[in-house]
Amino acid sequence: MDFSIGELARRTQVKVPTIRYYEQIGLLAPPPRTEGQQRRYDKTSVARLAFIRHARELGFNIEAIRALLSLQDNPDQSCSVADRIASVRLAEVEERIASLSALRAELQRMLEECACGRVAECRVIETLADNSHRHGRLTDN
Amino acid sequence: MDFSIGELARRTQVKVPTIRYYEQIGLLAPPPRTEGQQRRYDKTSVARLAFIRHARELGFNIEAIRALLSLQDNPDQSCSVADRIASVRLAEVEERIASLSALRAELQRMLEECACGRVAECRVIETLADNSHRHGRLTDN
DNA sequence: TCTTGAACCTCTAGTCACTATAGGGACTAG
DNA sequence: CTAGTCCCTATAGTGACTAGAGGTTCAAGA
Repeated sequence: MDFSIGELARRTQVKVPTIRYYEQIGLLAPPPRTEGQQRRYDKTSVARLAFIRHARELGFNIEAIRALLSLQDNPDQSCSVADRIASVRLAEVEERIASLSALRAELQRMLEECACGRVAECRVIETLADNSHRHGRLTDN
Repeated sequence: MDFSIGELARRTQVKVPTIRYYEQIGLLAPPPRTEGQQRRYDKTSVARLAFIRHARELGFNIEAIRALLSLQDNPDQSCSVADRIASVRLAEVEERIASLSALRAELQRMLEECACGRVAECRVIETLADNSHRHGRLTDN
């Protein structure tokens, strides 16, 4: 009926230290313990952790997940908050794709133009040294 | 002829603490100092820092930049090393775009299907709770 | 019942590439 | 000479984990 942290890890594909970390930062409630202080989980823990994992895979940060979890715990609220969180994330992803596409184009150009001789004529190095380019800074996922 | 760290920052759009950080980790050589221990830079510093900045904007990590800088400093070598570094980066970027495109699709689906009523029927929350999905983990840039 | 060995525990520190803060010293324009 | 801006070092914090040390508990087999 109840099982260890290792078994929870196996069932959710979340690593053991990560589970403990989620508990520490309050994403997961502290579970009951055995007499020897080992954590014991049940099926509801599996569901909650799977929810968190899926949200992380979609790139939601911990604060967003905290908000989504509290919505899940209070199902009578309007879901416009969830909608907004997801929309913000979608916008981030789209921006990120756009900026990475620009990077890809520049990297491809660098590589195509490089005759691959001495570094002295290398387009890769030359392109980097040419300061007429402007991108944004690469930050998050 | 030579100028302060603040002026270097202005000319390269790299923040002052970041310049000091680059010096600390050995990307930039320690420059000469005034009697009062303030750093003085010249035009070659601008070029080198612009190179680094451009490489960072393309998402090369510090170790890759270290390698690219050493190639720039030894222009007689074959540029196949530079080529490989850039190719690896291109592959990373392409993988990243692919994975973000999948995320975008799922986020869009979640949002389209959400009628935006109570959380109880919210597709966003429901989708996250549904553990039949599998993505990779979002890690780097 | 005892023993072995895997799995568990806590705590601390490390990752990456910065960014922020504290507490001071140097430089420059008026 | 003074005001104000810039600069210095050193340390700690960011996000979301991951790794390691050093010790304890549990489950299965003998």
